[in-house]
Amino acid sequence: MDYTDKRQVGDSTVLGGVRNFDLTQILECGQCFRWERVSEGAYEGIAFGRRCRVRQEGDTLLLIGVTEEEFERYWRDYFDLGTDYGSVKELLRTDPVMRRAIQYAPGLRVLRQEPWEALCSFIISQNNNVKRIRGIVSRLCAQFGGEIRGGGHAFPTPERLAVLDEEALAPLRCGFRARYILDAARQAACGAVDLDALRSLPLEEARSALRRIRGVGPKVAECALLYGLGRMECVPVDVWIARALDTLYPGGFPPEFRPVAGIAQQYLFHYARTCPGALQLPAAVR
DNA sequence: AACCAGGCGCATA
DNA sequence: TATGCGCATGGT
Repeated sequence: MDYTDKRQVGDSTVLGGVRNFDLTQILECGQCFRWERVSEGAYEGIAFGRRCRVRQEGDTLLLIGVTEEEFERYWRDYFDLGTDYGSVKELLRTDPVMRRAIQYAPGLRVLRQEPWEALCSFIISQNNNVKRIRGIVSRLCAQFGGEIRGGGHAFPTPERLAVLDEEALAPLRCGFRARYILDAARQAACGAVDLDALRSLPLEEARSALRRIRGVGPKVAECALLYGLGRMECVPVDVWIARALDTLYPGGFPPEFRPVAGIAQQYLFHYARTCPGALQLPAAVR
């Protein structure tokens, strides 16, 4: 567990002794698309049809407008605060490359997002950039998501999207991805793909179930599993990870990474993408 | 004005 | 199994 104490103050929850946690690293590393920075170290976002304002001050984390009950029900798991990232990092740091990637962003964590939102968001992400992904997701929610308390919109349900057609999605300007979104929504809505059931399905079965959705290939399926279904052993291989594996792990990740390989992937992705020269490391450091 | 962006489907060999 | 191409859109 990565905090030592918790109390409710007014309508907010305050965590103390927070470790291995940096809001900016977590929310701006390209794993989620609905959080906005409202000031230094403070973000606002929506998940589970609820709004959350969160601010970090050192090892204190304030969840504003979140009761203790809501924290326990939703946000503790969302931020994966029950996991001790200290021991995850200890395992990964036995590797010299991973040691650097972790040192670069020691407060990074993999969020446990809602399955449908993760699947849909990463369908949108293909051959796209983060800024435009955020724009499309934002329009998707504003157009079709239910209004929530305190303003803003929930992520639209599969059922809501399943009854639409490509023309209705035109305002999103998501291009060729419109039909993919619709197929995913329809399959999720009718139960052809039971997203919640994928949490406990054997990995290969979960993968093949997701791949039956048009527009869901190996990478998007892996994203849905890692970010949406809490399968931390899953490794989405995008262009950055492919390059990083090529130069830094030509033989693939060490086998001992396996249970948390998806977390290793996240450290490496962020490092490779945002640290200049990360991929030109001389072979000597390995 | 080409090229790129957290890929994928499809055709071809 | 393995490549190569087109794909909507918007930013350099």
